[in-house]
Amino acid sequence: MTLANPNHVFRALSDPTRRAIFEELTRHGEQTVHALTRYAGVSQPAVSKHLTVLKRAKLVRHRRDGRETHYRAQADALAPMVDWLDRYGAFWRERFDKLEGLLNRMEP
Amino acid sequence: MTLANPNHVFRALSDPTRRAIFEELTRHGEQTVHALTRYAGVSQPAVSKHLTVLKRAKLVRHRRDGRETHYRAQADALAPMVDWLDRYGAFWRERFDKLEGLLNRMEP
DNA sequence: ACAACGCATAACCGTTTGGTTATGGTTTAT
DNA sequence: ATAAACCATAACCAAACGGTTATGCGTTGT
Repeated sequence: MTLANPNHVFRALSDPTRRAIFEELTRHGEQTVHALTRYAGVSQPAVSKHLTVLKRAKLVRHRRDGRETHYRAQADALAPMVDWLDRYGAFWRERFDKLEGLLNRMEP
Repeated sequence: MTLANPNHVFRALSDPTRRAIFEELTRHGEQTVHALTRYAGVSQPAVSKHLTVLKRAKLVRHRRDGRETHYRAQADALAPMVDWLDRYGAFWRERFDKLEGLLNRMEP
């Protein structure tokens, strides 16, 4: 899996509508643009553009099926953000390091 | 500690210059606006404005000392972002839950 | 065949953003 | 006392953003 530009990931998730779309896809799985439009509360073209931004960040993948396009969340594309938090979120890093140490000792 | 609006946190960290400032403060501790300006590669007013945005997200705190203002990173303000990742980063949550389970069993 | 649907793209628009230079207020140094 | 330093704010600007309506192309239903 090719890592997306961290910039794209942070940028994509800075918009609440885009986060809502990603959250919806995470909670309820693959959905069409039509379904997402009903959910998002903005026009269909707006949703399409948001999906383009999420695509650039590799946060969603799509699958064409006839006239429909199904989108699904690609959670592991969050890796750059997790990495960043791991490096710069001190309290978090501490907590995580402790846990990771444990895991490594138990699953070598 | 009052939690900042998640929107403000995501928004603040969506800009690479702002992330760089926050990273610098995390790595090398408290610094004046002057020092940050030399580091950031943009004008001093630009840095001041970035610091205002970071302040709004509670990601930095400041301390006046004569004519200088010292800023420092406030890493626990990243909590809303960590929470979000915990909820919507599936692979991550899974990994973390496993680790947390271990920790709880070992440190009750 | 043809009407309707699903989606992406184009064209457009007001607002926000990230940058600049200019200015002014407070504090320090000479 | 005066000059210089530090910082925030104001004023300004081009570009990016998030939204809209209009359009067009492929697909499906009748």
